[in-house]
Amino acid sequence: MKPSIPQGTRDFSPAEVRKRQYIFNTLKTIFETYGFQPLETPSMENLSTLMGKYGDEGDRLIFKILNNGLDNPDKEEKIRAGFEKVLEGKNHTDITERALRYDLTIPFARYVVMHQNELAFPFRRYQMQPVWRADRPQRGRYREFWQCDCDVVGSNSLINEAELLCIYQSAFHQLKIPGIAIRINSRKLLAGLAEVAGMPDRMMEITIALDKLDKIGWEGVTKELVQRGISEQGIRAIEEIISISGTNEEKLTALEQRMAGSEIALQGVAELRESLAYYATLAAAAWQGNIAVDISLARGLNYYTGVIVEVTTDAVKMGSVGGGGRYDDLTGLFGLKGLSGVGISFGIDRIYDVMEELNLFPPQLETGSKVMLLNFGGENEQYGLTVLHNLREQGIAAEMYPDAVKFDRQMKYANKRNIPFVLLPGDEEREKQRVSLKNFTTGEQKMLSVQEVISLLKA
RNA sequence: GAGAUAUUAGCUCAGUUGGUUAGAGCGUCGGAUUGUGGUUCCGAAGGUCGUGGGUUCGACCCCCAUAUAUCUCCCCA
Repeated sequence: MKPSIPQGTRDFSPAEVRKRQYIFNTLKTIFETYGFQPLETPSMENLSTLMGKYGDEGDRLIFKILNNGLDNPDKEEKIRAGFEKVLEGKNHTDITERALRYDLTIPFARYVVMHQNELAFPFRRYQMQPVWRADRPQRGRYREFWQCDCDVVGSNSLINEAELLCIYQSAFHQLKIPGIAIRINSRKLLAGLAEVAGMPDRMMEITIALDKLDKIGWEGVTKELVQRGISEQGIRAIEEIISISGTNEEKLTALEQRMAGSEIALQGVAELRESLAYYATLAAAAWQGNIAVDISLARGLNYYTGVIVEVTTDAVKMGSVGGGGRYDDLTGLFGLKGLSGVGISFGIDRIYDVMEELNLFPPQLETGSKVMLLNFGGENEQYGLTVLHNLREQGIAAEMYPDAVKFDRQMKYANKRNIPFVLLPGDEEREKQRVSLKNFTTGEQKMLSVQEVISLLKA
């Protein structure tokens, strides 16, 4: 049979894994520096934990796992009844009761609720694991992809927002990704916008349309708003507000004036202002780009309630490389009320694609063994193994060709593997208790003692 | 969930308006070179033309279905 892998999934070659780990390690170091702790949750959750948390569209994209034992004759009637429900588009626990993780935030909320008595709040955790979505794959969009989340729960302070902004800046600075733009907004401003437009209950529809502003332009947004039944007067009010420009402070001041009648909008402005002030104190001067207030930023997830952010790069045509926000009552879904959280997510698969396209990975990531010993067979093989053992004891990454085949072949192998040095333990070397070291870059070769080889390779 | 384009050797791609044995470069393998790689030279292997049906005297080419990739809508990281 012809081997294949499921749609939207990928193998990662040794070189790719090294590069991905470079990203993971960079982020991990930053998270730890900011006092976040690692967490891992299972690949599958109970379906009931996930359903209804991501909107109708989200529910449709959850990978469901078929129950085992569906062929059990004793349960045939129950299973047939359950299957009827499935045919009607509903889930039934007799057919499926588990599903693959759809994101890391809901499992995190579930974990916090289950372990609330053991945790010290505010609880700061980071999590880097794969998630699965039954979406149609496209460029930069997979059915299995890794999320990398960093959240704080149990604190209302906007210092958290500022710190997360710092983490974004620090990460993209260290990964050297150019053209980074961070946009920031508040769900409260969007709610205020709906109020000012005279349609406070239509916030979701307004924001979904508004989110497409940089893609389809104001004209397209207008069309969509009309389609969604927003009044002409409302649309004019929205246009007036989103056309506000200037520095962040100029925008915030203007928003304050234009939306003075909306309590919630004023609250949103105040929160943005405070978050940015904390950020200014914490931020490093070297970080590129600034953070721009953008009232048209929406973010899809329906659990955000406060500040929201999104990170993009204009260096490569690609969707966002990160996003996040504050959600006031996430754990409320699982019965723990009054716990506020705020978090960000890194789209590491997209970050990888961007870095690959721009050639941003350090070249030295590729190296494996530093030295390979040729296998001369017989007594020389024994001698080679002894030398190999000595090298490894000194912490030098080394390997010996396992078969005593033609030297030509062994050399070609080392060359292809990009191993920088080759050792030749042959008759003459063994008799003298020495070894010949060949530098593959220069082609230079010298007969040395094992001790000399070790100090040379360690340097 | 809807629409569009593509799929020929391990990889990147030619090709045939439907007509015997389907081509190249790179890679792989063998040899020149069994104590010397990366260069060079010589040679070889490798394809049911994505898969399954249909039309036809005859299909890699036309039609239908299906899988995968890419793009648009939708949604999202």
